[in-house]
Amino acid sequence: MKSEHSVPTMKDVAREAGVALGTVSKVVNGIPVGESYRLRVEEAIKKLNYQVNSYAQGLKANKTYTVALLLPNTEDPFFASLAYHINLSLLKRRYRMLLCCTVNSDQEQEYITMAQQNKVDGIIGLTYNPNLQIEENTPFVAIDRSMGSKIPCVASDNFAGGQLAAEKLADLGCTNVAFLRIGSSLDNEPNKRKAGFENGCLSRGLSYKMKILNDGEPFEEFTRFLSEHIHDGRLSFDGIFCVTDRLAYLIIKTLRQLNLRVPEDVQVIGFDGIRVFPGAEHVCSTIVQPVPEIAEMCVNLLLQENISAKPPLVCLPVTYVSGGTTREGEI
Amino acid sequence: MKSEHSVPTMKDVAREAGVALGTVSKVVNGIPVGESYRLRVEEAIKKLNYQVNSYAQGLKANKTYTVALLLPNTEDPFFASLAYHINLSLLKRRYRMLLCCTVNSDQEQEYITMAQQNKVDGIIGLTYNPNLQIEENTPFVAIDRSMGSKIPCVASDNFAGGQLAAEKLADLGCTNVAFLRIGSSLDNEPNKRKAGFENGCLSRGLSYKMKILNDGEPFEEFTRFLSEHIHDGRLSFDGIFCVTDRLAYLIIKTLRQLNLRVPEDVQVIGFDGIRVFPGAEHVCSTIVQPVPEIAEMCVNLLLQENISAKPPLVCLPVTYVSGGTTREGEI
DNA sequence: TTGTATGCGTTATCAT
DNA sequence: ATGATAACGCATACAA
Repeated sequence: MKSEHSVPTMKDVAREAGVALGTVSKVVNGIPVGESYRLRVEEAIKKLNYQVNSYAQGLKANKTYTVALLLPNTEDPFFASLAYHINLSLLKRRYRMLLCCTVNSDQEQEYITMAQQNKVDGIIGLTYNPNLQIEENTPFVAIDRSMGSKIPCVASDNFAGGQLAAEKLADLGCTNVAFLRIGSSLDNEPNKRKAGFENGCLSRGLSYKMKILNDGEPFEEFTRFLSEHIHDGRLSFDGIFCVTDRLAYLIIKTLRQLNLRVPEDVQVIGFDGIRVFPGAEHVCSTIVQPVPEIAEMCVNLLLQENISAKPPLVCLPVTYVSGGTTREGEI
Repeated sequence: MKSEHSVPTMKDVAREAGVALGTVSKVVNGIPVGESYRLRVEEAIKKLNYQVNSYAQGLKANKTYTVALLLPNTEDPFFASLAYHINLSLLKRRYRMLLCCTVNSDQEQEYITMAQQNKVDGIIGLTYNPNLQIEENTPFVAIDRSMGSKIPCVASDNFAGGQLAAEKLADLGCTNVAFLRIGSSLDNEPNKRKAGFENGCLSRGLSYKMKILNDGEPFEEFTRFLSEHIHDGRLSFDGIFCVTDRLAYLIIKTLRQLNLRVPEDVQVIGFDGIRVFPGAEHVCSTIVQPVPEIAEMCVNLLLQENISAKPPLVCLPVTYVSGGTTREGEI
């Protein structure tokens, strides 16, 4: 009755093979048993189409080979790419990934609780909620945001990226540039892009202006800012660094609406390295985040046993890629 | 010793509250117990910061509130959107989502096995491997591909979408159109776009040509096809329907390289409804797939108890949206 | 209404 | 080397 309708268990296999339960367990886990026993068990496994129940395994071993990934969503191309590469990195180590999209930041805490309930082996989180309670017993790796010295944070070298953007604009002949930023005013790693850019401008003698908007402020503020810097149809900036490709994308559209040509009149550099489709070119000239490396680093740090070797902050090198909104090779 | 370093269990809560194990279980599961007992248990739960172990729960109940989603990747914007909305739909029902990116189609089977091992409550799969073995005991819902009458398939109304594309092109003044397709030659739902388009062309008296490439054939074939249809700098098509937005995106670039203006010289319609960033406009005029509705339908069908009520194929209505590669309002 | 005991599928520690 | 048995954390049927 039972073994007909429910999935086969080790007990069923043992009965089928005429051996003891422990023997089956050993075969399944690759522990040496007598040749003839092994064959009989393997045959029974195949015959019954037996699969180990990893929940029972997890219950016993207190290890689940599952990691939770917390992200705001997967529709933003950067998050989507991150999710994909973290999935790959986990897969390489035979870990499963629980994806948790945090529609609002209340859910972040809820998900962390959920993840702990589910007894995941660890959590990788790109979160915005400033006061998350992370249990000591659940390994956590943060992306783009430092959450205390006990929790490693992995990010791009955002400062160097900002600096690189300034240097590239200088190399490309700009003299008068602008930095545009919108987004969370949280003290996270990406906010170092601004400081890096300023630093780069100073060291290369670029004069620069900044326009910083907080989350929720209307985009029109940027339009106004740009309009105010147009005199006789000419923009007083010849280069713009936008804090993300997304912003760059919107700014480029706005510039064109203002009858300014990109990159002829003004060159634009973004940050992230977004492509519309995998394999397509970038949406703009940009500072590319090393997503596969970030993913690999997160997984490595998370699964690393030696807790004392966990660094508080890891910054990975970024690269510059031309994407048609700068004038490479034209000078 | 034990209760110090490991996470608290029901037993710990029971001891702390001075009640029996069963009582704690009842409180946790909302089964009525005496008021004073409940309070004591709740207090102990809070004090110890107790969380139920859902693996143990699952082991007992044979239910895990976890669903696996099989997708090729999350970098493709359509897949990314699907993953996000399925995650939301599952979350509404308090289900967790295991994301499984199938880098190559061998892994699809591996993942299905893994999912079954992990005792997920069901699988939602957008797969390409033509001979997948789906266990009878694991509920499965397929996206975009029929996998037999026992497995429900959810898709957009691809036929209607193709038809709609033809009708729109006709409405927009086209008389001579082309259909371009590349991708899996598998017998899946999206391949009905072609038939729908032909049908639409016929009913609206459009003359049309087709260029169909199989997976792996070089994109240059399209370039050649288009070049061959240019005479005196003019393309002999005034409208093109591409089987996906991705293809449309590439084709539009090619057309511009061939000194053809889009949409002035030739109008282009894609399929899927991709945006570069959430909230941004579409990358081209397109037939939009109702991703949130597809997600919701998949989850509904998967978690529906009444197995006899599961339809073999559900097609959801698509809509047309202008995205700047057609000439709305110009005629 | 509350407590006790058993079993879920697996692993590991024992004797054999 | 193999087989019996306890234990993982929880739910529940049953006894009190």
